[in-house]
Formats: sequence, structure tokens, C-alpha cells
Amino acid sequence: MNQIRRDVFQAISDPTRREIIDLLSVKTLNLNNVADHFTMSRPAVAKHIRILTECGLVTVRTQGRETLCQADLRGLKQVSDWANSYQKFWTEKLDALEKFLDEDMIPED
Amino acid sequence: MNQIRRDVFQAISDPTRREIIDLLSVKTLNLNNVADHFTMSRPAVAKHIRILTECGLVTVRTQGRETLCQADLRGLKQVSDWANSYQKFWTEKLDALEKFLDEDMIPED
DNA sequence: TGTAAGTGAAACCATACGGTTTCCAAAAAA
DNA sequence: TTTTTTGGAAACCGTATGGTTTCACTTACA
Repeated sequence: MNQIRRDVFQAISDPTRREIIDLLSVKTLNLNNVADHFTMSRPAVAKHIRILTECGLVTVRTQGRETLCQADLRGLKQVSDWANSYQKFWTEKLDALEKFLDEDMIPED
Repeated sequence: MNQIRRDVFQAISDPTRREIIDLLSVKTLNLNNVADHFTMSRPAVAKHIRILTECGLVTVRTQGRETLCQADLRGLKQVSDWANSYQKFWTEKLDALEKFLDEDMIPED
């Protein structure tokens, strides 16, 4: 599993990883805790978690013999911002108005 | 390029496809118009566009000898909604509370 | 009519991806 | 001390991915 492109968009493209994100968004878990939610092997889950850590969505810290996995989903803001920049495509009815107001309405956090 | 998983998340995971999305969000273009923006070959771009059409983000219609590619980014709402469901992770206000609650929820086993 | 433009499709390629099994090491519990 | 829990690491595998080149077919135009 050599990775070259390792960004948030690629990280969330896998459904298993999105599920892991969801699990960890609720509660910090160790590796086995996470793996228990899946039918796949523990090493497979470990690899997914590693990918998530490589783009910063998950942080890991060792506590005794356990590897605690904690979500840090601030990186998803990038995804939200990107998708929202095309919001006019699903906000119907306001199309013309949206276009007109677009310059002034971009929420610059 | 046989595709099995073909959903929006996977479609937007490739930077080239996000760039194509951006191009088409501004203006409908034919295949060569799109390919002119990239250094890769036209067939490569055509494959990316096909992936985008397979998840509904781009629609294609033939006009004479041209293949017009038009963005239909309503499917990105799914991405926006998903990312926004974790919005608390980058909303500063609740940060401290979140961390506090999380610390108490670490499984001890 | 001949030729250029625009594209689809096929064959091919290297490597990334998602998964497995196996083995080993350290920490905790018996 | 022995055994169990937890997980890292390596080797391996089939397939998906992202790209290429080549060829053929329409459509438009001179």
C-alpha cells in the first residue's frame, strides 16, 4: 500500500474509511475496537487508519499496548468548502440571483 | 479502467477530475476543449469525463461531431452534507468542550 | 471529393489499492 | 512465569486506476 496522492479527498473516497471516521467522530477507540466493527482483517483496518492519519483526519497515540485512534476532522472543512463552492448547482430557483450576488456572498470564514 | 465503486466520493478523489469539474462549472465544453487544459492525452481526459458522467456530475450530449460536456453538480450536495455533518470539528466554539468530553470517553478495557 | 477535426474504442502498461495470512514483539493479566 | 491481548511489519495477491499509443469512424469544411 504505497501511497503517493495522500490528500483528504482521496482519504474519504473509500467507504470503509468514511465509516471509520464516523466511528471515531463519536468516540476514541483503539485499533481492535475499530476492527471489531468490520468483517475485514485487523491489518486491513490498520492500513485504513494509517491513511487517515497521513492526511491528519485521525491522530494516534500509544497508551500501554493500545493504539488509541482519535478523530480530528478539521481537515474536512476543506471538503466542505470545496463542495459548497458549487452550492448554486443544487440551490435551485436562486440561480440568477446567486450568480449576481456571488461575489459578495462568499463566506470567508 | 473497469469501475466497480462509482460514487461521487470516489469521482472527486482525483485532482484532475476536480479540475475538470471546475472547468465545466464555468462553461460547457467539448472533449477537446477540456483536454486542451491538460498535458495528458485526450483519451485520458475522456476516461475521467466518463467517470464523472457515471456518477452524474457531468452530462454529455453529442452535437454533430462534438461531445459537449456539461456540469451537473447537484451530486456534490451529498459531499457537502456529509462533510458538514462533522462541522463541529472545525467550529472553534465547541472545540474545548469536545476535547473535554472525548477525554472522558476513552475506553479503558 | 479529399482532408481535417473530433471522438470512441481497443490493447496495453506500470503501479496503486484493498485485502489477506503469517510471524514477531511488547504489555497486561493469569 | 506463562499466557493472552494488542498491534506492527512483511510478503503476497488480484484487481482497479490512470495513463499511453494506435486505429477507425463520423462530421464538417475547402
